[in-house]
Amino acid sequence: MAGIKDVAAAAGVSVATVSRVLNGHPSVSAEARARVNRAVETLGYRPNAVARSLRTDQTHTLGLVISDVLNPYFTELARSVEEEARALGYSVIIGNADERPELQDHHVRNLLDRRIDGLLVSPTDGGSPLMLDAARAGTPMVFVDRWIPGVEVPVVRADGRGAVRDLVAHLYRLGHRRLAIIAGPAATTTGSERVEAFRAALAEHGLPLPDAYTGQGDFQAESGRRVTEGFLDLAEPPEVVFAADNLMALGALDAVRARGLRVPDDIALAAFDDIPWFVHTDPPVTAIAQPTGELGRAAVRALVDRIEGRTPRSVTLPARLVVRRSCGAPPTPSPVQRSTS
Amino acid sequence: MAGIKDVAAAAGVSVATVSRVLNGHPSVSAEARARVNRAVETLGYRPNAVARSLRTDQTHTLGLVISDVLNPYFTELARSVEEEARALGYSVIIGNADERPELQDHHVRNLLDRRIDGLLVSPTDGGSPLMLDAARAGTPMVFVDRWIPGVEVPVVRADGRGAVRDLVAHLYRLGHRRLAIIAGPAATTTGSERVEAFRAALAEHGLPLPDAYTGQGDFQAESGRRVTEGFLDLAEPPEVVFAADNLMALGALDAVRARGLRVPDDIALAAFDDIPWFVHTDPPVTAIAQPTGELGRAAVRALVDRIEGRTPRSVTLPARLVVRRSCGAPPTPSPVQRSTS
DNA sequence: GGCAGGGATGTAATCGATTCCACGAGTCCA
DNA sequence: TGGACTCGTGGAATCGATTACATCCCTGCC
Repeated sequence: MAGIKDVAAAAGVSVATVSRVLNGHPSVSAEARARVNRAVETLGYRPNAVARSLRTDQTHTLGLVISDVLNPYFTELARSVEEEARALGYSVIIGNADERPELQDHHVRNLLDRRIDGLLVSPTDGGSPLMLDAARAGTPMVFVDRWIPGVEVPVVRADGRGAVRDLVAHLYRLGHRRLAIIAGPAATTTGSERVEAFRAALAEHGLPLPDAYTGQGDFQAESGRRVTEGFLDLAEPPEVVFAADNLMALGALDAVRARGLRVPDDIALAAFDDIPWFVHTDPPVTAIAQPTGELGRAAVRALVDRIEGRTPRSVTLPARLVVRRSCGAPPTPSPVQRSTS
Repeated sequence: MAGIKDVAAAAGVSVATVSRVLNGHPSVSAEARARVNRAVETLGYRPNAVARSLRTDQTHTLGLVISDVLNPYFTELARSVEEEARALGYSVIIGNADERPELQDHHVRNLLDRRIDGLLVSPTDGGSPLMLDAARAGTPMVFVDRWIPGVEVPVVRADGRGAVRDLVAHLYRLGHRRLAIIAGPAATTTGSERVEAFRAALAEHGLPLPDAYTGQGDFQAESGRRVTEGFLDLAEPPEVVFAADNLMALGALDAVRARGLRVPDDIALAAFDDIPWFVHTDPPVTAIAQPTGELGRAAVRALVDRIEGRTPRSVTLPARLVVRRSCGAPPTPSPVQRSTS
C-alpha cells in the first residue's frame, strides 16, 4: 500500500508538503498542491489513520457501551449515535455489555486501550472502579439513558415521571386499582427511578404499591415471564402489570398467554420504552415512548463538545405516554395522546 | 498517561525488556519479569493499541458493514459476530449502510483507512468499485447473508430453498392457490434468490407466479405496505402474501389491517427471516428462520482463518420453516416443523 | 540598496510501541 | 583452555504520519 513517501516521490516534493496538502494547510503553492493531488489520485493513496492517530493523539472515534444490543431501544439509540457522530466526523465503536458488569469493563478497557476520543456509556451497574477512574482521569465521557450518581459526568436521558403519571391516571380512569410493576435492577438508575415514579403516581390516587406487587426483573424477557407468573399465582393477582422495559413486557405477555389468559380482558399490560413492534402485537401495547433518536444525538453533541474543548451540558427530555389497547381502553380520542401508527 | 518508557524507568530495565514481558516473550529472566509486572501494576500502565498497531500492522479489529441495523435479523447477526470475534481476540467496528450504496462505500473506506484486519460485508448492491478493488487488492474479506457473484470472496449464508419449498407445500395443503411475493431489490442476491426459490416451488405444484403477483420492495417496512396495497387493489387479489424479509412483512400486516381485513381469514401472510416478535404479533407470523447466530459465528471464523493465513471456506446452512397462524392452519402437529416458542 | 516580513518548502524530531542486532556472561564439551 | 552456543539484555531502527524549525526567495518600503 502506498504511503506518504511514495506520494512525495511521485509529486517531486517532500512529505511535509504532501501532509500540508492533505490537511488543507494554506501555505502551499497552487502548483505543488496540484501535483500532490494528482499523485494521490494516480497512486490511490489513502492516509493511514493509525499513524495519524499516533502522532496527533486523536482517533476521531467514539466508544459506545450499551447494555443490550438486542433491545430495540438500544439499537435505535446506537443508530442515532452513529448518525450524529458521522455527521460530526467521528466513527463509533459499539460495545455490548449484555447487562454484565464484567463485559462492560472489558469493553471500556478495550476502548480506552484504543485511545478513543470519548466514551458514551449506559452503565449496567453502579459503576466499576475502572470506569470511575477513567472519568476522574479526564477521559471525555457522557452517560446516556442510565447514569451513575455522584460522578462529574454529563447525563443525557429522558424523564419518564410525567408519562408515568399520565399512565397511572389512564389506568385509574379505566377502573384499575391493583397495579403491579416489574422493576429493573436496582443498581441502574432507570431501574429504581421507574419504580419510584410509579409509586409516587399511585400515591396521588391514594393507591398503595405492596411488596407483593413489586417484582424484581433484570430488563430481559425471561425475568418478565418469571415475575408475571409470580403475580398470577397470588391469591389476589394485580389487574395491571407495568413492565419497566419492553423486553420484560414481552415476557409478561408470554406468561399471560401461556396461562390461557387474555390481555387486556383478564389482565392489563403496559411497558416503558415504546418500539415499533408494539403496534403489531396482540393486542397493541400501551407504552411510554422515549425520544430515543434525540437522546442519541444530544449525547453525541455533548460528548463532542467536551472533546473539542467546549462545555458539555446535561440534557433531560420528556417521555410521553402512547395509549393502545393493552390496558382495556379503546384508543378513541382522549386528553391523553394516542398512538399515531 | 504512562508509557512504556515510564515502565522501563520504574523497573530499571530497557523498553525492549518491558515489551518482551508484555508480549510473553520467553527470553526474560524471572526477576526482570517480576519487576516489570510490578511497575506495570503500580503505574496502571496500559499499552497504547494505536502505537502497537502502527508497528505490527495489525489492529485486531474487524469491520462489519451491514445493510440495516434496525432490522432485527442484522442486529442478531451483529451480536453474534461481535461475540465470536471477541472470543478470538478481535474487536468489531460496525457500519450501518441503511441500504444506501454510498453510505456503504463511506464505511468501507473508513474501515480501510483504519487498517482493520478484515472486512465482513453484507452488500447492499452489486458491489462498488471500491469494494471490488479492496477484495482484489487482498484485503481479507468475507460476505455474509448477501454476496456478489464473480468475486473471489468466501460467502457465509443460509440456503432458503428447502424452507421455501416447505412453505409453498404448506400453503398448497391449506388450499391456497393464488400466491404473491414482495421481493427484495434485484441487485441483492437475497432479493433475487428468494423470488426464484418461490417461483420454482410454485412450479412444482403447477402454479404460476404472474407479474401482477410479484411486487418490488426494498427490504423496508414502507415498501411492504405499498406493495401490499397494490395487491389488494387487484381485481383478483392473492390469497397469500409472502414477504422476502421481516420488515416488509410488517408493512404488509399494516396495509392489511388498514383496510379492515384480517390475517389469515381474508389474506394469509408469511415472511422470510424469523424474529422473536413474530410470536407476539396478531396473528403470530409463519416465517422462514435462518440460523442467524451460527451464520455470524461461521463468518467470523472464516474471516479470521483468512487473516491468520489459513484457508477460509464458504459456508451454507439450511433455513427452516416455522409454522404459526398467519397462513390459516392451526399450529397442530404436522410433518412440518412447528414453532417452539 | 538594504532590510524586514512573509510565503513556500525541506529536514528532522516525534508519537509509543516492536524487533533486529550486537554484546557480555555463562555453560558445555572436545 | 577455548570455541560454540544459549540466554538475557540494551541500543537503535522502524512503522507512517504531523509539525517545529530553518532556509531560501521574493516583495515592499524607507
